[in-house]
Amino acid sequence: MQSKDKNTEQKILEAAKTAFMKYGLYGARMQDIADNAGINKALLHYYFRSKEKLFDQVFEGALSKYFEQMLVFSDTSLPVLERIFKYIDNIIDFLSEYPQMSMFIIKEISVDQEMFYEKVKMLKEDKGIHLISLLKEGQEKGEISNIDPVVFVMNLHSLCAYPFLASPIFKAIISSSASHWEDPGNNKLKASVKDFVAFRLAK
Amino acid sequence: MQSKDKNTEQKILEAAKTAFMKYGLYGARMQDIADNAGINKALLHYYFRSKEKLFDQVFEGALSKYFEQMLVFSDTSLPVLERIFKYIDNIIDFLSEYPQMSMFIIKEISVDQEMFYEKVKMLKEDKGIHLISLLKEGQEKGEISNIDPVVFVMNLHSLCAYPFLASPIFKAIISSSASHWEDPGNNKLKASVKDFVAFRLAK
DNA sequence: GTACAGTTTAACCAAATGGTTAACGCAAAG
DNA sequence: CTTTGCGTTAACCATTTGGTTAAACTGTAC
Repeated sequence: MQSKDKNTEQKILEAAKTAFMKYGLYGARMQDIADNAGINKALLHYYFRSKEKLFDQVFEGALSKYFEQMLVFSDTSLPVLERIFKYIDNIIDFLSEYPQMSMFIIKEISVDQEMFYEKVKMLKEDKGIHLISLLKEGQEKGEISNIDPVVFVMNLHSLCAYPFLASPIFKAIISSSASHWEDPGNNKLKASVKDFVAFRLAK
Repeated sequence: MQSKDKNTEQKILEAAKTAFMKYGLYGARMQDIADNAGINKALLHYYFRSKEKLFDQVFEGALSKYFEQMLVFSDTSLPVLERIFKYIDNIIDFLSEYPQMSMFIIKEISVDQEMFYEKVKMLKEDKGIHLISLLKEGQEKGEISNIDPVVFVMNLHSLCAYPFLASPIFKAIISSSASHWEDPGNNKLKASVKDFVAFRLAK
């Protein structure tokens, strides 16, 4: 029985993730989720009381995984630049596995900001990771240049995340420019981001 | 009468834009749009036959405005680098005015890619703008370095567009890092993008 | 004023939606 | 064998949804 529970709950979460990622909280349909999980609609409400509750679980899971990628920042055995390089690999591999993740998170935040503020606060206190403080620290130690940390963090995440967000656009635009685009393992992308970081943080 | 028509139609399009940008095609509600336009719901169907048709109009308008920003590329009186700098100013000013634009376009594309492919083809043939070909041209003339144009275009758009997409995230993260962020006129952002471009395209 | 066109509305409809209920199945416990 | 309790389902419900209809309104041309 226990195994059956887990299976059903997992199947629901899986189907819910797919649906919510694609259509968002309002756009996703409970019937769709039930169908894709291969179960009755009433079971959704048996396991998760309401659409909102189900959504919350999916969203929190996504956000949490996203934040997990930042654990490298706490690895004090590495110099700051190395940690950032590792983070770039992590985050790009992660987004490559869940390409709709950024979209999903951003989309839902734009609909309901309040919810997000609370959850970020929770997760950050939990994991205690701050790239910005890390940069300031590196600057004090003289390991990196004196750029504006906030602008840098923004640029860095832009370079990593946007290609996955906008991949449908790029596919269309590039194919219509008679160019083509292949980047197995996202190595070109990783290299170009690291190149940028090295350039910006060089003393 | 003519003016009244225009007014109503305009009010509807305005309200529809707001609703669709925030909730997407499926999430947006016709009643909401009617309310916000200050009219009866039936009028929506009088002016635009269906929800899809109304959405199409909004989406095409958005996409078209987006593409208009690329007209600088065709200004042969300027060297390639100058055109790109101007484009950066244009696109950032534009996104600053319509911060939900990228989100909206990307969101809907991820739901229905087919539709997008056709519309991009239409608009591009119409305006005939290709940054990638421009870069190749500049490389042949020896004006810019020999970077991979596709990677460069991706990086460039990442740096410009993502900050607006992710601004809710940044606000939350930055405020919880005891940092703060002000960038009137987006001048810091523009400067950092241009800095990146200059670095990448320098021979 | 009357006829006529385009514009606007209230009332309505069928379908879809999130959610509930009561009953059934079925394994484990007594 | 019966009871108990969780997992599951079909049938159902109230509300919301996009969409329609027929009548009312409004300004213009005759």
